[in-house]
Amino acid sequence: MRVTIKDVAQAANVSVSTVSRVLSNKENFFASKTADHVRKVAADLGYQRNAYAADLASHQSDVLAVVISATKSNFADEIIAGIHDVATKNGNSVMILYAGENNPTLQDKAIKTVIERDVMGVLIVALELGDESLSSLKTSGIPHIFLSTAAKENLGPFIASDDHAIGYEATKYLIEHGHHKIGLVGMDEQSFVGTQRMTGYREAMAEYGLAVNEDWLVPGYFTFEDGETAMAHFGKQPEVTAIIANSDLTAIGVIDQARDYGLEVPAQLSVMSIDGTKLTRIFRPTITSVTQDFFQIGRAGCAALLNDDNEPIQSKFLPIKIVERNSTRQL
Amino acid sequence: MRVTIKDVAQAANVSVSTVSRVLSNKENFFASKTADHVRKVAADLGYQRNAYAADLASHQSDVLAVVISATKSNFADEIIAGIHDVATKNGNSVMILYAGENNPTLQDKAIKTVIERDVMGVLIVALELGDESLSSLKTSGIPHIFLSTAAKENLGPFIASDDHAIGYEATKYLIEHGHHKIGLVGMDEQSFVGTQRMTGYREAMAEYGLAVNEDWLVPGYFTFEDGETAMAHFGKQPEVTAIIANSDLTAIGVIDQARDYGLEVPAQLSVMSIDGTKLTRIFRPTITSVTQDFFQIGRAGCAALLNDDNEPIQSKFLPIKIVERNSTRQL
DNA sequence: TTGTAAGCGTTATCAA
DNA sequence: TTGATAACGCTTACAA
Repeated sequence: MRVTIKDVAQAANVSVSTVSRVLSNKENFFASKTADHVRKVAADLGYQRNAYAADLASHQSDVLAVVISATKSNFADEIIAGIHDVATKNGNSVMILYAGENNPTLQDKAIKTVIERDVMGVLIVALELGDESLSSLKTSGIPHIFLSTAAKENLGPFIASDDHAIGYEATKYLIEHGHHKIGLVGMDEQSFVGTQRMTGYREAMAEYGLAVNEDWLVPGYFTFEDGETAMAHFGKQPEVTAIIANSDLTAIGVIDQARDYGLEVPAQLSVMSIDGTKLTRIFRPTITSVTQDFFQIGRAGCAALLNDDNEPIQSKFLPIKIVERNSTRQL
Repeated sequence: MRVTIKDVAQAANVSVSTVSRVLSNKENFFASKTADHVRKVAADLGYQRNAYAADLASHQSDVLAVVISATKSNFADEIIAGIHDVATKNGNSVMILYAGENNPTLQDKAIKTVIERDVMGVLIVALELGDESLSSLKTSGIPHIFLSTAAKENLGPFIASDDHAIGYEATKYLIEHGHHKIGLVGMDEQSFVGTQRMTGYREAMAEYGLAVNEDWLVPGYFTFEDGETAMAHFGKQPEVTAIIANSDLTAIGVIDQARDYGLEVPAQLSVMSIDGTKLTRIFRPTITSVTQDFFQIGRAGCAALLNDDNEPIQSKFLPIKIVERNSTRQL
């Protein structure tokens, strides 16, 4: 049996309340002399606090939960790093729960876990929650925020990039570099993210008076394989002169397949990616991208959750930027 | 205030123990009629169980903790997927805790968290724990296992690849393909993993009567940048004809830098990586690798922890294999 | 098959 | 500044 606060109290000849106060650092509620003694005894006995009991009694936990989709994309690490950056400084623990990909069962399970553990807040990363999970999260009253999934108003507060702007800016960039026939690859038409980006794309094309051939839009789910498949769809003599890929990985799929067709990137085809993770810098050619600041998304999300004035959390978009690298060229 | 078991009991006109038994499915200890009623009432009231209270009372949790280094390498995802694969089937929750990189403070914090929460088991992934963390984990009595970090005997049970064999096999493969001057890049000489791989390398070289130039051994920490730096060290006219890189990312760094020097891979330089994650397949040239089965490491580790016969956990190595791709050639 | 009541290891209230 | 003692929400003997 583990050493409890009671054992410590006994050994130190004080009451459990005193031990509790000392060990949880309720300043100004004990003599520093007693404190030293208690702490020593606790250490000697190898006391480890039981967080469950403490949380139960105090009705508060210091745990932040991150629910994350096991996405095939790779930006999650940066978001998590950002979350840790502020959580650590604030003394919070963070636990991460994977929720699979489009897997309602796993999602429900993850959400159930966080509710049952009554964590102090939930960060939902790159995940569009099912109705059931969402509503139980809402009724639980646990503060939560969506990261990197801006969504319809009623979904809840979010911090993300503006996906409409992403689609728009990428397209505009290519148009201004002389491209008129632009493919859009790997978008999930069912998702808010995907539709937003597509709308942005169409808007930019329209703004420049460019017609869109529906054949240029090849759906998918952010994967490498989606890129390959899409490029196969365009074929060895693609009509498009430039392609926007829905993720860095998808862009790589496009480029690899293009290369297999003997097409040079960017000489014969420009490819641009969305995300701008490290992959864009290690791959050759380096990949021009719409870069999102995932680290800051993580930081801001965590900060918003921790911010304890009881105003509701403000949703917001963080800036994106276009980083030119070597996979695109002026036509 | 949340709905508790007590509220349900009251509303359903039964005792709390009955509710408890029904809701935690203690078969054969209640009438199915009562059960249906209780469940309905619970659902109507929106009851959510409090896992802390339950764990506290029952002294057992269904949570597995994964403590993982925020490594710059990228195999962790596969291990985690493997862990989830068996944990999910077994009905366990898994929480992931990041422990930074060579960051004793964060490690201690993570270990402290798992001990305080008295999880049912801990999987330590790609992490060589500091002495303090390790000993508190040991005295806590919580079952734990090291994944992908085979280590000195007294460290604890592990499931991993045999790093000595990795170094040996990679070297042997290159030697048998005609290479006599072989670089070894990105090894952390302080770590067990690194030293094991280096020993394997030396052993293979010796076995074939090949001399080792100490200049061919360039240390590092698995990163892309380590690969670049190491290649810069070898220069535009490298003495070595082949390089073994400590991770896929490191191999990419080597290849990128070689390319910047105008060296063709594999025509002028063969490069082989250790790990064999997806990166080796999406990068061009595809990278010949010593491939580890990370998914199985995750699965086996989780299974070992869950296996409740009270025999101690058996350490073991999982097989590795060499997968030929396009970054190496016969000399 | 169900209920009563004693914990589980803390914190929090109140009195001393 | 400290100590009793009642929670917290659940599980689990033991009794009925």
